[in-house]
Amino acid sequence: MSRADLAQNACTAARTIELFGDEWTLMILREMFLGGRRFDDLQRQTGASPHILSQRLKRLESIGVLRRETYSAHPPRHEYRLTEKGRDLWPVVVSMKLWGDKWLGHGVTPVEIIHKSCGRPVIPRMTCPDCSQPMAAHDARTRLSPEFETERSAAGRQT
Amino acid sequence: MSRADLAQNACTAARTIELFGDEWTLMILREMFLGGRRFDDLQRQTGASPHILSQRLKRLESIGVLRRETYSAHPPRHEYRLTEKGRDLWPVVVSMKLWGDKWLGHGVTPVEIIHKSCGRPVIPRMTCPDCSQPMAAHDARTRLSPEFETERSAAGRQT
DNA sequence: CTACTTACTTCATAAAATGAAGTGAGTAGC
DNA sequence: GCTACTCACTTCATTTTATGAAGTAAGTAG
Repeated sequence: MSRADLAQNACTAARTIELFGDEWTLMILREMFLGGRRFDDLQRQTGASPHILSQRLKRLESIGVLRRETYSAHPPRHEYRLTEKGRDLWPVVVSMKLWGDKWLGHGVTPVEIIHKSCGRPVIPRMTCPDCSQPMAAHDARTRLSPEFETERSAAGRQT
Repeated sequence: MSRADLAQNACTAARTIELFGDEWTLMILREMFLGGRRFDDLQRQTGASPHILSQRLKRLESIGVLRRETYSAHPPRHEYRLTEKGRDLWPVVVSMKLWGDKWLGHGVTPVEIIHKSCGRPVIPRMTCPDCSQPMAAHDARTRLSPEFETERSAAGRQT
């Protein structure tokens, strides 16, 4: 199976992983949530080579998570901005940051998330929209749709 | 900059991306949250080649997010299980799934998340622990630690 | 004793990333 | 009007990594 085949997968998680599941794409998203806008900035802060950065930005643009905008015609200057579709990836990047803070951080938090309406640094958490309780892996079970069940039990079969 | 250099980055998000920011690692985690335990299952459901799967599992074991356990000595059979460190990655995978449901799903949800205590299918969301309001990108701003600021402004400079 | 299962490893080939260098449009200073 | 510099990339040779097919080893089932 190649990367592209994940796109055929019924699982929306798999299809999302196919789109954003690579080091540089995730680093670009992280940087954009920190406010990075210009090619140069993104290159310096992510450490990606210009070649890779260029490729990834084109890809992200084609997916529709960011827009390339010209903010100066003379000299020709561009900036990349997240669309709503892109800003919706915030929980993905934040979840990775929070995991890193907890398990790799040695007690140091390089980036604090300030809730604008509170004004305080907070650690956002996943909660149940019904009962408002925090949710973790052990609080949840999954139910697969019949079609997805079928796809999964067929997986790997040759006939 | 190579992948390994991200480990030196002060940003915990970057370091987490270095560990889990690849297609197959994320697919393995997704599959394990769906209940996948055995090599064979993981191979079929993720579509990874045995070579890659073997590599990634060793890596994930060395990071400590999963354990390889022998559940039968005769015949020799193993299963892989997430540790607490691994289960803590749940929000990462769930966030990707939710983004996929919203932006790629065409209204179909292949996997429902059931909150055990509610018994109902729910869409978990990121909330502020202080004011219990849902949080998205536009509700938050970031504050960088002085050390991290310094690292960032030094980035890309040659001297 | 043959076929089959699980859990991998090995290997030749193909694809992708890296690092360095180069390009082109334009500005800034002298 | 020449040199240096910035931004936003592209090109290219080399290295790294992934892919797909095949093979291995330990054991069970008939």
